[in-house]
Amino acid sequence: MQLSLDVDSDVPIYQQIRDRIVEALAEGELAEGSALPSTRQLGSDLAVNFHTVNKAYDLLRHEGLIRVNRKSGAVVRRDPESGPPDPAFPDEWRARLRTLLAEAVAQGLDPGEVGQRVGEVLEGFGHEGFSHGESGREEFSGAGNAVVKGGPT
Amino acid sequence: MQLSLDVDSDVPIYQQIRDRIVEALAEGELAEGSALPSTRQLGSDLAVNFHTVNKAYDLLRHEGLIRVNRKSGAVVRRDPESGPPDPAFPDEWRARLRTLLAEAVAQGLDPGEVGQRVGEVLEGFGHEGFSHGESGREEFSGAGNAVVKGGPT
DNA sequence: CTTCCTGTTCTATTACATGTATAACAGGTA
DNA sequence: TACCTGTTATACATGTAATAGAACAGGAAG
Repeated sequence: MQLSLDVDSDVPIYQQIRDRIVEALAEGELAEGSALPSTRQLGSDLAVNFHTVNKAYDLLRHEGLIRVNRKSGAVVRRDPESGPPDPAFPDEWRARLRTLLAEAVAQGLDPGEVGQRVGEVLEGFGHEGFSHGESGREEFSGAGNAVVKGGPT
Repeated sequence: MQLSLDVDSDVPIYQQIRDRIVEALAEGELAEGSALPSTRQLGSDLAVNFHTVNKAYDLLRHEGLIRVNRKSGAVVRRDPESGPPDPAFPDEWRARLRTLLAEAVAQGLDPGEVGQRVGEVLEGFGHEGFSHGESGREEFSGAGNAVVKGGPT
């Protein structure tokens, strides 16, 4: 697993961390039950403050994608006790999808080509994604497999 | 044309304005040559400062989607003199698409259903979008057809 | 020419977001 | 006991968002 950050991006660091983990979930790279590194550990690997990582984990928890406790750290799992999935999610998601697709069309990309690109990405997520895990606990990120792009210029 | 804002959103106002206009472009609701309202006019309609609208127009101009001059105000058009389209756009766009799709899959939406939703949105943009305009100048927004959601609580 | 509306630029202020930092506390593990 | 975990609180520096007022330049219309 490669967790890459771009320090020069306008996207906040905690958002990038959250995004990369969500993508790993969709890819099936992080199966249900997989352990995530501790906030301090990941912060150390990425050379960012552990509060920043904590903020990313907070996002994921509020989205119902991970479960966190002191005993076992952060674990990939939809927590049954964190309430039902947000019922407003589909509509909000669709609105964001609409904006993103409009951007591509406005920039001149052919609608057909756009559809094709979507298909390619969905193929990568395929049918092995999330909630089909075997509850095996693979390591998500040990020491030294973090990559940071950009940096001091 | 309905330009709706959500003041309670975490999305900045200038970004919302930019997003709505991009969507109108993709829909073909704003054809090439269409006049956009002046920053002061639109700011007045939306009850926001004209600097905020100006920021949205700045974004659109840097994206090459509109052309602005003192004579005719803001006009929908890819300005030939504002340089070629950003060559990095397709890759950056694909990265954002990947994140957005991953979010849906991680939340449990079926990949097939996701693909279907994408198709629906693209249908709406269809083949009438952008750069097929007749250079006719329709009014984009007159007085009173702006809608603001949310507000003081 | 004068008046009006346009975009553009400059400065300033208030409020919030971001990221880092230090410290302390609670709970499970070795 | 010692260690590592998550959690919370506070503080600080920096940047962004949004508003506001003022001024200037250029085209349009009287």
